[in-house]
Amino acid sequence: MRIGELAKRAGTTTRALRFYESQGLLEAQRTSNGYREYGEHDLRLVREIQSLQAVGLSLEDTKPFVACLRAGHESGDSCPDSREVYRRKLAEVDACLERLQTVREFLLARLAFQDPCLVPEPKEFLCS
Amino acid sequence: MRIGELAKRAGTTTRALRFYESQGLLEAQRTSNGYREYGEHDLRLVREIQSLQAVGLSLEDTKPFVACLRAGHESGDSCPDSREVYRRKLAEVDACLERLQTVREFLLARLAFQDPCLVPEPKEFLCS
DNA sequence: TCTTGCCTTGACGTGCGCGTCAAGGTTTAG
DNA sequence: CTAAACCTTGACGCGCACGTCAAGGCAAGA
Repeated sequence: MRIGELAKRAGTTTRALRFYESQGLLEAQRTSNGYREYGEHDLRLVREIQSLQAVGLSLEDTKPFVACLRAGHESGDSCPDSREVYRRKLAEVDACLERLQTVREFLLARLAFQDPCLVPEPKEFLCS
Repeated sequence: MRIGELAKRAGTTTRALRFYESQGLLEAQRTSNGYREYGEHDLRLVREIQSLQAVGLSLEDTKPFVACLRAGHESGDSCPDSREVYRRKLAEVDACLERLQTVREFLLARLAFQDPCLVPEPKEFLCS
């Protein structure tokens, strides 16, 4: 199938697919006129990328999963590199949860009274 | 004091202060040679902005607080507009906490087994 | 006088995941 | 033959809070 159909079936846009290719996540055969040609396997790859993005992983982070699928594994997260990404993301999420709890309590306290004391530390705020 | 000293005392940069001014958060007197001149009150404003940013509020969101301080109130969050910002942010934080909990459980499940079922909904992911 | 260290405005760069033209080539339907 | 609907590459735009030059003015010490 060509890029338009792949985009439609995956519920995304051709622009996104071309961007994935530019990032080394997707490859395509080319027909004689230069059009990209995809198979069912590529649809599977795109779906994997989408579900990982839904969890908050960056495109960079999805690379090990894609490589794992390309290597012939049935699921993209059965390879060590993929699982390492999961672990790193989990740590990130935990840190973010803790941070947001602090912020939440700060906001509640401020809404209750004017208590200008417990300003939370200006740590990092990367909640993807 | 001039912009360099204000930046140093507030633990920020001159670039940030000029940016605040461009966003309408900060005003400055000008000396005869065109230099910005600040007072202690401005240091107070900058500190307010910083602590609000630490909670994850955007510069836009800090405007009501700054206006509140400028209006003569002792604390920036004693005005209705400020408290509304707090409430909105609290709702955001709550949504984000819920979302991150889902993601966390997804990651834990994936790390435990390969359980390709419960992919979390690709809702919004705005965790500031 | 010259250097040093302030200050000024203006404009472009950053990260991320694309959206949105622009300017063209290809294939198919009418 | 022509229009519609695909496809190609390339380049700029976006949001946000500044960082980082660039090119110059101002003030004070050696």
